[in-house]
Amino acid sequence: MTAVAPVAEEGRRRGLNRSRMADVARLAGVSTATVSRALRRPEIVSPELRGRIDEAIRRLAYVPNLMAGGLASARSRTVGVIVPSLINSFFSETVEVMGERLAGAGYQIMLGHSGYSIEREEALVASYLAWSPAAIVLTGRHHSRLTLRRLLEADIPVVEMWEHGERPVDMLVGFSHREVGRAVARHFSERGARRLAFVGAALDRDLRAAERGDGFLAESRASGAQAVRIALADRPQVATGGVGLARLVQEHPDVEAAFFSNDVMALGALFECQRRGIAVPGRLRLCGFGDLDFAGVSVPTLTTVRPPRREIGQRIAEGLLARFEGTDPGPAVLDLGFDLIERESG
Amino acid sequence: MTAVAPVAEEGRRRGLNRSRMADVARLAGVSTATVSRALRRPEIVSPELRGRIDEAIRRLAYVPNLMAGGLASARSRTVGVIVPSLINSFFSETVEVMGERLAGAGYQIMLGHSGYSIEREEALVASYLAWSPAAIVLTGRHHSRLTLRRLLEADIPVVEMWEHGERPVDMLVGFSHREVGRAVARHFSERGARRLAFVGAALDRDLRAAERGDGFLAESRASGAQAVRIALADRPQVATGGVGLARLVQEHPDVEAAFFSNDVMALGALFECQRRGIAVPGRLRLCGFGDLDFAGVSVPTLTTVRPPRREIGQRIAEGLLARFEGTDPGPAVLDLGFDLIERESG
DNA sequence: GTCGCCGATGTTAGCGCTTGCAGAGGCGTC
DNA sequence: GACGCCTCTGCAAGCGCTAACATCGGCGAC
Repeated sequence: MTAVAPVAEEGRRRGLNRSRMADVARLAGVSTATVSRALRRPEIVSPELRGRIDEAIRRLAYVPNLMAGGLASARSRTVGVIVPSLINSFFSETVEVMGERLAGAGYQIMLGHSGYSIEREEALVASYLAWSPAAIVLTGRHHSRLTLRRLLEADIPVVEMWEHGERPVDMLVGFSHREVGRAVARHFSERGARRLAFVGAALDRDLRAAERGDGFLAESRASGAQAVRIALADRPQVATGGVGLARLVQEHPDVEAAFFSNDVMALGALFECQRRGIAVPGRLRLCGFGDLDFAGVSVPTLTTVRPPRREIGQRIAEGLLARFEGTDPGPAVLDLGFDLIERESG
Repeated sequence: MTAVAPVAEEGRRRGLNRSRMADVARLAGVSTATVSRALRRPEIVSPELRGRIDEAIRRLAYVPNLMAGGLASARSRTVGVIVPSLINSFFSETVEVMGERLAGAGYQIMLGHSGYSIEREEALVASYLAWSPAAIVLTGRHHSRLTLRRLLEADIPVVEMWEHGERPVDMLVGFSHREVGRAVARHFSERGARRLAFVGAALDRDLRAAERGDGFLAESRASGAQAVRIALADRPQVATGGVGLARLVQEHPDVEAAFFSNDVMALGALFECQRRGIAVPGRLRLCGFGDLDFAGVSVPTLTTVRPPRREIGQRIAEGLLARFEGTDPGPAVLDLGFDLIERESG
């Protein structure tokens, strides 16, 4: 009985048979400090020892305990990233690119989704901070006071992405949604449309979409055009786009061009037009946002705005890595712009 | 000069002003052990102390250091999840549901994407294990030997999802893709189609799609129908579906019904048919897989197979939580089935 | 030849928690 | 009224690393 206890104890203590840095050190005939250095900054360890250590790591299939390392160094090679939704492929692509770039430098992403709620964002930020992350990346600029306070106190790089403006918490990488709306309004105006509409969904939560709408309406009106706004309460799905179009033609049958808050909505509108025999762009011009996958091949192909999805992720990763390594991270605020892609629909 | 050093030291030691459990303990007038217990198992601490501790935590805005906790307890409240792609909304929804459910119980997801590569999966598993996760969730059943070995050695719950079969590593939650293919073949046969086709993309990597195709072809041929397989090298995007359709009508102009490897591909095919004036389902029946957002509102609406996207996530979370808490986790292998949704396209 | 300096390695003291064990009351039982 | 037992709390020993500091040669400069 007494002989068994230590074994059970041992089992509890460290997984079943996971080796520790001390095991590697013993096998390589060095101290743990040297193993640690060989892992973190190989260049300061002599090639001979490095070789012996690598061999020992391989033989033992050693996997470092990042929690121990993180605790000792008071930071982790983790970046907390919060996007509104994972289902939406806008952000997915940004996250994929960012993740790949960071992973290449040994950093890991902890990804969460806020569901467009700043309360959920607050909870996520709190739980990420509990991991002493190397940085936090948030979508947008709208955060709770407590979130802001915690972020500031954490004293780590904070990136706000997918928007543009002044006085960010720390870094800001994105583009101006207001300008997107303006550009679409100008685009329609230039093509002679004078009765315009913006159709959006869940605009009370998706503030970026709302801002695109605001920019669109402001610019439309400034140029003397007539512009209406249709806001739907549902989530921005394909079906919602169809509903939006139905409301549009019913309430404002004379509208000549409509800016849908994103391509998913616009696709729904496209289908609904087809169903109702509304000629696009003949009778109604349509523009979306996102330049999603299908925009280039739908019938008709969809005029839209292409956001710098991948570039946002890449620039953030680069900026962050520069900060981590103490090199020049470049400007704190980066406006990456966007492209209006003119296709058949308008 | 000398007076400054300790301050800098202090700064390095523990963020700028992040409070520790010891601070909470002092303020509440208890030991850190009691604070720890109040956090982990509140029911074993007296209501009075619990109240004082909660108050102290609130006043100090205390956020526990999970790395310290994880190190001390040799485990973390983290679940590593690996999906092939984030862009694909199939998995996103599963992950969202699973994440919400787990978050409710205090567990966090570390999400990564393998890009359908088992080498990347191997690297991700290794880096997740370095965090002593409470469990690992993988997509599919195809893993490298080393991944398997590490998973087994880690001695934690492992879930393979989105597939079905025998002898899983540990738990398996999903459905049979082969059966999906069979069901679609039967569906087409029942409607009198005798010349069938499966069109897929990147089938060498997306093994689930390949299996749907295999099941489809096997069942078609078993029922005496003629069935061809078109495999495209590109990624499964909307445009790829169009390319697939073009090849299909060129190489096999007499095909009456086609099963596209997923809805995204099928949508591309739908557009291409429209462009070419091919009547759907009149001249060609089309079926997809996934029941994505647009399937119910496209023109024509898309016949497809609905996988239990959300249920997979929910069941995994429940099974895992049961394992964590030592209660009955239910069967290790769960076949959640699927629904064939008949719509206009076929 | 001696000195000092620098690069490579070892020593050691924690990082902030968790948890086994011990101790301290409080209460029911005989 | 003493005893045992149970509940609640404190004590203290780590968890597996990192990094500041100490140490030890070797080598160039004078």
